[in-house]
Amino acid sequence: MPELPEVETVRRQLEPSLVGSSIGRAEIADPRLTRPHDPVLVAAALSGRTVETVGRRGKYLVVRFVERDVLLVHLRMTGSFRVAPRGALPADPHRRAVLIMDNGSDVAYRDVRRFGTWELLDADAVDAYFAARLGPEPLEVFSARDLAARLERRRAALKAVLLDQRVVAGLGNIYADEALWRAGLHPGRSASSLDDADVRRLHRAVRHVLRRGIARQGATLRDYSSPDGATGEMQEEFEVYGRAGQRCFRCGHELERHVVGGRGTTACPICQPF
DNA sequence: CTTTTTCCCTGGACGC
DNA sequence: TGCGTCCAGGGAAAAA
Repeated sequence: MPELPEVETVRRQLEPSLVGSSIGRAEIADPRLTRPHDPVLVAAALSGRTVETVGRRGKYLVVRFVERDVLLVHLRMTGSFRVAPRGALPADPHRRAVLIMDNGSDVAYRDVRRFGTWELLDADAVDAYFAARLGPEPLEVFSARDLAARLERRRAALKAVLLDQRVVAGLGNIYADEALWRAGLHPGRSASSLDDADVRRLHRAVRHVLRRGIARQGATLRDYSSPDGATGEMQEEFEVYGRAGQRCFRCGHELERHVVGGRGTTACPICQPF
């Protein structure tokens, strides 16, 4: 499940094979991948475009073309890229699209569960698109005071609020659990119940786990892998995610599994009191 | 407005 | 071996 650190890792690895290069031809194998749901139209629109930048906003990859169109890619659960010299990639029944680049590379997109999306927008529409969906970038302009203001008016479970991309962009199930453990906060607590010290710890924890994730090139589990086929190593640093029933690294108590906001959640009942 | 629920989608794990 | 069932979960959309 690519979250901010995984998407940032993908962005960094796609950058050299895309920026400054042109798409010779685009093949869209799955009509559901694109918005609009018209593979012929989108493939035609992408063909001939020259990539200006490959950015990231929250969990979105933002491919800006010189021609002023923007391709927003969201990997959702199982989306991934592979880059290789033309024709070198093995056949893949889950390949949903390929960009055949003029520089000799194939940029193939794979998505087993087909939740991922490729959305082609006019450059002018991008700001409004993100403004409607995403809160601040947690590693850029994002203060503890800002987080406090966003949490205090939400009575829902803290973890559910952290997963709301309008509160802060880029957290998913893994890094939310990791940040809550690090901050010593129970995932089920009401977001509005945090005091200033709680929020400060949470703010630091969120930024810390995301930075660590990027430094470790993301986590590799199940369906995620990076464009060069290499694997991130953040999963080796998980304190709670996937560790229900095992011992807390801080206090040694058994970690418990809950369901919060409809998501599997692991927390320490001692270190994260309700 | 906020919150909750349903849906999308597939493969792997599990019980019988 | 082969079923049926459950689970993983981000985000859109509908319902409450």
